[in-house]
Amino acid sequence: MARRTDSNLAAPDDLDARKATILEAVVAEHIDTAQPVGSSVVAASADLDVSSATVRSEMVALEREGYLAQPHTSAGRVPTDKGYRYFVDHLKSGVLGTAQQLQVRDFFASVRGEVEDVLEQTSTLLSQLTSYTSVVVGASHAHASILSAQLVNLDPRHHLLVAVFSDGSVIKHSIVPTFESTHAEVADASQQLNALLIGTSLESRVQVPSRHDNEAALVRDAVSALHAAQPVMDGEHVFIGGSSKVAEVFDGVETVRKVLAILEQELLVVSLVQDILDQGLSVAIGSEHGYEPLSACAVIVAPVMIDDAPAGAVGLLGPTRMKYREAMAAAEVVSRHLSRHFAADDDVA
Amino acid sequence: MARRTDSNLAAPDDLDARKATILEAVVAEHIDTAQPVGSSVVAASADLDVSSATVRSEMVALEREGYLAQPHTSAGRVPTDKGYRYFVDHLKSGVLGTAQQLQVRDFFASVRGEVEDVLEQTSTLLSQLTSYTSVVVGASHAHASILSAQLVNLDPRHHLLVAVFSDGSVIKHSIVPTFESTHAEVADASQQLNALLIGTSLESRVQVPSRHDNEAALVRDAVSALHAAQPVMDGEHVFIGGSSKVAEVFDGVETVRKVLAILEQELLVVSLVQDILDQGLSVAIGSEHGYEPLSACAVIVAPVMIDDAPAGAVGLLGPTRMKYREAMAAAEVVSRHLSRHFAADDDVA
DNA sequence: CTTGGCACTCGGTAGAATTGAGTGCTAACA
DNA sequence: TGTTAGCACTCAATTCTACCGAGTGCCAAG
Repeated sequence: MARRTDSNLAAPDDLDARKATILEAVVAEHIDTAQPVGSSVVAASADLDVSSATVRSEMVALEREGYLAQPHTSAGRVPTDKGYRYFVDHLKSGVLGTAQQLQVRDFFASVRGEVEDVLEQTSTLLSQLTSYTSVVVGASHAHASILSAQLVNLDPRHHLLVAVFSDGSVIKHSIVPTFESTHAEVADASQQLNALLIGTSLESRVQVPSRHDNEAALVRDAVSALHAAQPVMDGEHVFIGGSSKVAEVFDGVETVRKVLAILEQELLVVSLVQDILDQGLSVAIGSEHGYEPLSACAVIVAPVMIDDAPAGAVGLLGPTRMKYREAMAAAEVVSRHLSRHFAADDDVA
Repeated sequence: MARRTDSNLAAPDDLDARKATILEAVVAEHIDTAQPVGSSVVAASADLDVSSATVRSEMVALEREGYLAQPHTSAGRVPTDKGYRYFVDHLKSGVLGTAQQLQVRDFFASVRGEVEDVLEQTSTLLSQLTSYTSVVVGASHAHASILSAQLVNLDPRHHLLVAVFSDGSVIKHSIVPTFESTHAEVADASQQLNALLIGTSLESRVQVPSRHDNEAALVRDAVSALHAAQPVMDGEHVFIGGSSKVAEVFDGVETVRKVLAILEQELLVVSLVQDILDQGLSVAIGSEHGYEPLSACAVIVAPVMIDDAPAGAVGLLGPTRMKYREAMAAAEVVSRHLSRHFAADDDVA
């Protein structure tokens, strides 16, 4: 529903230094203990030299303003989504541990193979780095132009349309016309098709032959099959790594189930990531992304740019109390490596 | 480790009628209550007219022989893996509920698209039918012969090998030679390649040209890339449906995590299914399949045959106390439909 | 061989008591 | 006016106790 807590706009950063310190201390502490945090530990931990009583009175203010919440009267405070939001907005960006930096470097130095394989393995890497579930979304192929299109004769009644795109993607689509065709007819149609489609993209309409012979019919079938394939080209390339982490990182079977159920719907995951990017965010916390079943989650995204054009994204999904600094650093580093890896001046090693 | 409890071979079916009835009652009851079952409910439920005391004494025998176990002294009995094994071995095959039969029929009547799409959707179907996690393994493409092979010029230093197989599968592999090539050279190499590879399979070695010109080098690169792709062809086609069911159906976060971790490794899942089929089993219970992390699971498999040749399998993964009859029926029906769907005399509707 | 009877076991539940982390408030202090 | 020590209060969590009862194993009689 609501995209962003709107009071944010009205009075951004309306926290004085001490409140900020306290809030950050609470969030940090809660992130690594998973427990409500009390005034005394904050008074001790943060470098403010005040008593717990002072902290306490600040906390009631923070609670009144919606940054903190109390599970019950005699418990410590827990950050709200708004609290987390403040925390990440004021997070000085961290760096990856050297061991992990090395792991990323090694990975990208040695990774080989088709784009899909690289992306898949990247998602595994990212999830290992962070122990959160990772998402890697490939670029949309919609704008790529066709370099080659051919019709292959499987048997008299089954043909396969294979199209190769300028970005190196390949799609296939089976064509089952109502009539039989000879080898020669198919080969002929294949040639016509190739001539017709080369240089076009999936978005452009092409002029199909209107003749009534078999070849023309084949060509028409093929072209419409191809354009029907467009949604496939947009959807098919999301890779999810470490879904088992969901069971480690969330508590409550019900939450685990809900999150897994979302992850199963890959299209939905793609649009989730896209939505967050469109909002210009790099982190979506709790209900900010509007997907109710993920209200216990935070999602970190980092766009992948190839030659300054958007070309997909990497993401991490964890509980709202995730380790933002490390996770954001990991996502950024990996996305940067990925961008470089696919940049025009390609791999040398 | 041990494939099958070996006492099975020594004395198969060594249970008299009454023991069998009791064992079956215990298993059935435990399957739908998830509780240890006591002698009295067995005495009441089964159609044997004996007192609970008698049942009790039979139960100690069944426990001594390893079919049942007792969580603790004053609790009812729970089936062991061996108990479940007996149960499924003596299960008269069930039939699907009519609603579900209809669902399957409708599904296969309306499903369209490429093989991969059909398999993927089938895995979703299977998991919806049973509320267990499903696995659909596609056929190995290793024996298919090549109908077409071409080299497409992406840019002077990057080419894409695209091969189409007789079973309708397509693979691509990028070729990055150390030298630049002109459009014409690539087209030429593509022709040579096509001539060279048509009719061969991935298993057969082909004679590559030994000349030293660019075209020959391209052809050599392409051929070796193709043969390197063989493992890909074997692995890449497993579809897992309803992994979120894992969180519904197992209790204990740890179990959920372990099972999900296994499911992430798709190659492992393929060999699991293959192993079970190789043992000639249709169900593997607990430790029978030798995958320790899955010792709390039962796996049901049903082979898919296309024109009497093995062509993949469908499977279901649930807790050992799963609803075997229904799940086995679902797996069988779906595998049968799938077989028919891909049979040579193809879809008419 | 079966069965009713019986003592016994032991996990689960319910209630009461206790603990203690943490709060909010207030009065005094700088 | 902001800060703090002190204190009463709250309430989840823990511990303890008692007890219940489902279920067993055993035995002696049918």
